[in-house]
Amino acid sequence: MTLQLNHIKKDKDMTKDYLLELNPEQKKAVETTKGALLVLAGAGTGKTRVLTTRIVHLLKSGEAAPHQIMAVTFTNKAATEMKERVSSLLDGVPVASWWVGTFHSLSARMLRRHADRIGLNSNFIILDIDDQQRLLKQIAIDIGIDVKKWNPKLLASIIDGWKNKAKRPKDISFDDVLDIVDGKMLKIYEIYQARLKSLSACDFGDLLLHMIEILKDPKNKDILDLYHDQFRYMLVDEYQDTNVAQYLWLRLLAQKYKNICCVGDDDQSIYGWRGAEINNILRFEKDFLDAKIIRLEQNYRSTPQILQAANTLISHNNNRLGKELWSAEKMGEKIHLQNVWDSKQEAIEINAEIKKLKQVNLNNIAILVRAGFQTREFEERFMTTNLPYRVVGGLRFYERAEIRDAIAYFRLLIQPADDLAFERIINKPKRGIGKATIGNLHAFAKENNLSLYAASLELVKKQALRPKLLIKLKEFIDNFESWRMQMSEIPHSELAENILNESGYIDMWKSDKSIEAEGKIENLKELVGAIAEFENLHSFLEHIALVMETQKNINQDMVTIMTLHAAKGLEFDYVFLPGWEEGLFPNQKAIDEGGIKSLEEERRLAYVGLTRAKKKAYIFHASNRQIFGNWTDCIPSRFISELPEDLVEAKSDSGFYRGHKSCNLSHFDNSTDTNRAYISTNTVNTKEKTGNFQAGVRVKHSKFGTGTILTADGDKLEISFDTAGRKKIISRFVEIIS
DNA sequence: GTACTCTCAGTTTTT
DNA sequence: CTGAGAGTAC
Repeated sequence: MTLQLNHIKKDKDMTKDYLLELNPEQKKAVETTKGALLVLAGAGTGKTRVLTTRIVHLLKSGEAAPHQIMAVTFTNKAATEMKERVSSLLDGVPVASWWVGTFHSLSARMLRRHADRIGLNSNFIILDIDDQQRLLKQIAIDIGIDVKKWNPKLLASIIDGWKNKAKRPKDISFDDVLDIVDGKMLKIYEIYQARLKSLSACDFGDLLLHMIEILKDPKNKDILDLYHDQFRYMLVDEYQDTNVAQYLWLRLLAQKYKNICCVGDDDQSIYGWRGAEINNILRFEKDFLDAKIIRLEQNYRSTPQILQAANTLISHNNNRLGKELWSAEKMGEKIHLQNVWDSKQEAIEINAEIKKLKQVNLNNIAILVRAGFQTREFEERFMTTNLPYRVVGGLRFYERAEIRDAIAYFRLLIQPADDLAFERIINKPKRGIGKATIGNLHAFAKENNLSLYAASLELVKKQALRPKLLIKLKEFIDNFESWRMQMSEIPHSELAENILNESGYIDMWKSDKSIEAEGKIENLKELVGAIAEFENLHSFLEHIALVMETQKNINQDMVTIMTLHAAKGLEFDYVFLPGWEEGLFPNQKAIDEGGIKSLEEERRLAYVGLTRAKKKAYIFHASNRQIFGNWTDCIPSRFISELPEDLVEAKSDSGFYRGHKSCNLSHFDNSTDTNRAYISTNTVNTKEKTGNFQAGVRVKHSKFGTGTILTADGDKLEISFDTAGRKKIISRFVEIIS
């Protein structure tokens, strides 16, 4: 194969990406090291591009053909980008057959080939969280578990946790199940796995676990040999976020040639809750004995200000391998820190700051939030001001109810044994088949060891139902039989359209007069359009199970709103970080569950957020936030006080925000027409308690009040608060002015 | 079996 | 505050 390096795009950035980020020695190591290589590299040092460099070298030198390289990325999007980048650097590489993808998508691809070795139908469906939880709920109810106390979500997370650790039911020890779910958790797990098998289904964890099981079994040595022989080089991105199951999977496949190159940054490990094992990095040297380790500490992304702020922040973590990033980039602006009244104002202020960045392409601006619900406020604001935006993650296209319903129709068509799909759509649109009938169907199916679909077929044939019901059920079955006939005859997108029309599903939404109905019909049209881009319904369903994202409006200039987790690996010129408040970020629930370990993970998340910014980072914290409809006071995040003060430019609405000091309004009395507010200093975020002092302030009796008070120490305090008709004590964040 | 009302729990983060 | 699930009346 002759592949030429001079096919590098002339694009300046691309050249930079490829050449500048490694010094010659490192570049040589990355390109030519045989055996295990671990690249420990900080944010913005070009980790992902290390992988690209290596792949390009392997292909260019002819050391490996495309299909002999496996590259594992963290997201499917990253996989697509990697393919695009490599093929733009090298002409004539057939991208389609590449083994580039996430652990799950790669493993699914293998499992389809070898499912028969563990008695699994190779057409297995991949369950989404929704299916998984519904199934678990059924099981829990069946064996008499109080689903209110042990909700399916919790059950699912326990099973996921086990699967992340590569524990199958037989690997669960007594200690693991002590005290959880009335001691019945293991039983649930066992039944769950059995049900999955009878449904010809896998959940996400199974995609890896089944493959591990196959590869480990000496009976299947031929398969292991096959892949050992095929994958001469393996590369893994975001290695710090691999869990035990992924690690075992990787080790099984890499153990022969040990040509494995992992790239990661312990400071960016943010998936501990999903079983990510930082120990995988430490273990690496033990498992691959002469592993070479490269450290990359020069950051090519951010200004020195951003980088130093991030360095200082992360230095508060005790548990880290330790490194200090440096940058040769030119000096930029300080971190912008701003306090706002509430989340509504936060959106208004951020909108205003974005408007100020007139000459900046909106694609270079991002808002990174800690939790999904924070996006709502921004969406509402941007909608009214006509600022184009996209929300990444959040309510995903394929997770919408109408899309899931439609997909259930397709699933049932392809896999009649898919009871979960059957149950989802049997009465959508309404066919007069309710709880009672479904209960009967279940009983009949169980008795005769049939799927719900097969049971219906049988009952219709025997005419063993009430006349009205019989007609409806027959119609349902007949529809499916006729669609199945059409499968080989008409294009699949046309078939999909027929299904939605003939089933009455589209009509159901057309006759719905709610505001959302129109949008749902639009979504369904979009779905049919998306199907057309796939070879067949099978590959479409595989895509949605694993990818879950549609990439629309990708060419339009828009501000990106997403979670910090979703921002991993990305970069933007201007990054807005709202909601830096105790409880939200660091997240209280995380700390409650995981203590100091989780707090450090939250801090890494903050580090990830800051280091996404190339030119400027903006941090916001609100004084008040509505949680479940209740107003709650918010104290600035401790992470704010962990930033170096000289690199932060603080701004408040009043323009008097000084340093990081804050006070709380501890009493508020509006029983008379002039209000009296009592202030106590509680400088939580500077850790220096200056003692309580109280002082009164007179403010106008209005919904929102501001005022200035003179404290006993001679400090002037400016306060603002809302009365909202409340007489009780409210405490509010106030700013110090000197 | 359906349509309506009422109660109550839920907001981390995702392949 | 919202959405799911239970409870109630037809």
